[in-house]
Amino acid sequence: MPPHEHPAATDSARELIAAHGGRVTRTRVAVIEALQRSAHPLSHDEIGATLDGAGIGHDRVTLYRALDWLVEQGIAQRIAGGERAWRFEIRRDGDHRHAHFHCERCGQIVCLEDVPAAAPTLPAGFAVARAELVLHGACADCGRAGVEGKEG
Amino acid sequence: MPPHEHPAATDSARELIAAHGGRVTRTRVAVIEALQRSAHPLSHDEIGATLDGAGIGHDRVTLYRALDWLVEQGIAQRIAGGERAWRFEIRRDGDHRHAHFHCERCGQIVCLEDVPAAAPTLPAGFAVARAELVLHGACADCGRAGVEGKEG
DNA sequence: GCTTTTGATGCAACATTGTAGCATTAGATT
DNA sequence: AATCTAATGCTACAATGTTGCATCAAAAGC
Ligand SMILES: [Mn+2]
Ligand SMILES: [Mn+2]
Ligand SMILES: [Zn+2]
Ligand SMILES: [Zn+2]
Repeated sequence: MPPHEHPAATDSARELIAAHGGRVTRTRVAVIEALQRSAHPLSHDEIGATLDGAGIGHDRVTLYRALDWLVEQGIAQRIAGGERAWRFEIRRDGDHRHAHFHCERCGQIVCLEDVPAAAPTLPAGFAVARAELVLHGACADCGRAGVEGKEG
Repeated sequence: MPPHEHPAATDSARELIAAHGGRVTRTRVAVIEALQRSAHPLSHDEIGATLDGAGIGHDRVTLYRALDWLVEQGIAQRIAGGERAWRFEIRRDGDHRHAHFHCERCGQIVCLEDVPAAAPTLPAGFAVARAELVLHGACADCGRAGVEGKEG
């Protein structure tokens, strides 16, 4: 590691990757850091923009594959629900699966950390691997702005 | 209506369309009937195949627009959750929103009529329009077939 | 440090799912 | 039958994601 470089986040990302037996590449490190910094799940496109901003050259396909790998390894998880594109978020430590809110006005996806996405009892024979709970509507910001008329 | 034609389902579809102020077209009638006959939500593609099977010429765009209209009118509803494509199902009478099960083996979406998709209490300011609950895993058929090894 | 190995990348080409614009058709109404 | 216009069918395009393959570079071996 070169001297005078801010180490904290980068190191945890690097260690995370190595611990899963993967090669530590600029793209993977930057993707993990982007997800870690974000309070809400990010789309492929948003992550790509972050990489561009950080001056990290990348290819659409590479990014897709980096994200696939992170999900395979359980480092990140994929969220459907919003529009047509997947969103990704980092998996925190004492992770319980939580619900998400999709705002139909601003398009944001908000993590509802306190709302568990629990699987109910199902008919015999069904094996549930995970539950996804997505609420659609207007988020707090958008609701405030536009109860009457659209856009304040 | 021509004589000797089986009227029941067709008529209810025609009436449903007319009651919503739309024009009764072959495509709309056939789409509604396909949805009514199906026990599970159908993708655009599956509906298209049904129309082809019924000898009803159609265009991809027309089908998309027919489905959009049905959803706008509240005659059908759209379901995300599974793979990348929307699925559609008819809205039955005493309709409560129910959860769905997505089988990751066979790709099927199963309606869990008895499992409500209820919206929990949210932080102040959030206005929920609808809740989507999707369980992912292995369905009863697939679970039975392949607990050990893949594919029986 | 240099070489080797192979996981990861970058590029091109393609697939799937869904939209927009616009001329034409045909369902409803008169 | 004539009229009005909602709905259709094309074409062209956008957004999102995948496959194959040659090349590169991260990690391991020496
Ligand atoms: Mn989340
Ligand atoms: Mn259903
Ligand atoms: Zn919002
Ligand atoms: Zn199944």
